Amino acid sequence: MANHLETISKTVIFDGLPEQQLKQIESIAISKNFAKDETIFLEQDEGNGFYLVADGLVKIFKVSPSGKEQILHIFGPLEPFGEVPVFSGREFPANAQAIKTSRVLFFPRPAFLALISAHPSLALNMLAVLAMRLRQFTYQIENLSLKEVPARLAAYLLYLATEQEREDFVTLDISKGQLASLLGTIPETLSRILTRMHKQGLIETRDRAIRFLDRAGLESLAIDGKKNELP
Amino acid sequence: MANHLETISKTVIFDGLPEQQLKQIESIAISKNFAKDETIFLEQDEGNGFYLVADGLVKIFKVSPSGKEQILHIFGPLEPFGEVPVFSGREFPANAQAIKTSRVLFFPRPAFLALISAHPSLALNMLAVLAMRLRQFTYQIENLSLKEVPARLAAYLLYLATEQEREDFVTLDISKGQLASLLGTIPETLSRILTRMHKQGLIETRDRAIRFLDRAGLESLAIDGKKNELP
DNA sequence: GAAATTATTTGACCCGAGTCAAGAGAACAT
DNA sequence: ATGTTCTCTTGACTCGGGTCAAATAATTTC
Repeated sequence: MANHLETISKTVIFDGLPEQQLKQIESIAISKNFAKDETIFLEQDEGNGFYLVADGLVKIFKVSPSGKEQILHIFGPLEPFGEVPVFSGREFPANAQAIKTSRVLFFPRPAFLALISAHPSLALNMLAVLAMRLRQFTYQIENLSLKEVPARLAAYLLYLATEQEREDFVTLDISKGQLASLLGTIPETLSRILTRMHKQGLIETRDRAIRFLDRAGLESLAIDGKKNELP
Repeated sequence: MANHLETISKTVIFDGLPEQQLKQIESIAISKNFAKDETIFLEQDEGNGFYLVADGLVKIFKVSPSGKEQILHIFGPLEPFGEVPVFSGREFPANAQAIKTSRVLFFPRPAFLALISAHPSLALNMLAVLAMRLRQFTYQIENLSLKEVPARLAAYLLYLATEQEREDFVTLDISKGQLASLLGTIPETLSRILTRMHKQGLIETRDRAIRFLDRAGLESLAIDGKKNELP
């Protein structure tokens, strides 16, 4: 992903635009590099533009006063982030940090808004992106509030399998500590639950590789949320 | 709020549009009435349009298999809802139900999309609405994951006070059961916490009226999230 | 306005998951 | 390879908050 134009042209936001306009978009993009663990922005920062991952991996997260972290999103290549302040004004609602060495493209707000006025289909693309985000947050709130950690983990593993187009085997792309934070728990709890799921014959793990031994079991665990049910 | 045109003209989505276009918008709106507790849509329903509350109160919520409910939003007059499927396709991500007798305006997707093409500023208004929603979900996830119920309640009460433009007195506009569901807990727990907060000298309650006896205490409770901290 | 339904509160109990502490591996640097 | 650091795992313990059950208050219905 060395070429900016190529990255831009493959991104949902800029989908369907003629080459002429893609070049125009490229001209307003600013490429920035971030080392692993480097902060991209903080939640109190004024958001005067949004970003697009060109290469690497970026997490969007909140931190409690006591230091517990909740990851909201993890974005990889071609995914935009930090759009909220572009349209609602004010600061970023959360923090962004590179979890791998990353290269991102930055689109300054004024130039991007001008582009939107010139090319209204950009607005519809962006609306689709924000709507998808809302849908995803809806699931996340449902998971946090209505499901227990094992169910959230099962749902995530099944999602990862879809993502990786595998039937019964996934490879975590993030550390278990980060996965805990994404699931709204802590590493100790995640570790214990992985052990328990192994003992229950659901999965088999070796480092970041996880094999599903009982996909149906995982699916019902993911859906049930809590193990009550049935009269 | 008897007049549709008046409702439409006051809504953020249609803000800044000339009367001519507002009338055009009114012409595509369909008014619907819902009794208290009546379902407006379910999360599996295909979303072929979005809604605007003209009068009443509507909740957007998820339900777990075991029946626990999590409210995502409560919308009153002039607030739009159900926009996600308009832009991302597919079904509604959550359920909508009237919690008071309500009148809502429905905007069919095709007609609305046509309007957007004709008036691009509509798209920017809608982007602002969705961005604000994302921001709000961010807070909700932070609250659910990183704060305990007392902190969530304190934050909500302070928010309500701002909303109602009162310094140290609020009136709940929803039942305590619904409030529990909004805060991601159950009525029993909410009840106990209200009692505890009273014993701690933070608040005084009588039915749906709540007086703040120690606003500073509420504020630090709302921010701290958990009562750890301090070296 | 009395019965009936619904909302709220309180008590006893339990369990999921967090905290604290310690070890075991794995990765990295020198 | 060897110490250093970071990640992951395991144990013992605690606690927030959910479940179940029952009493009380508030609202609605006829």
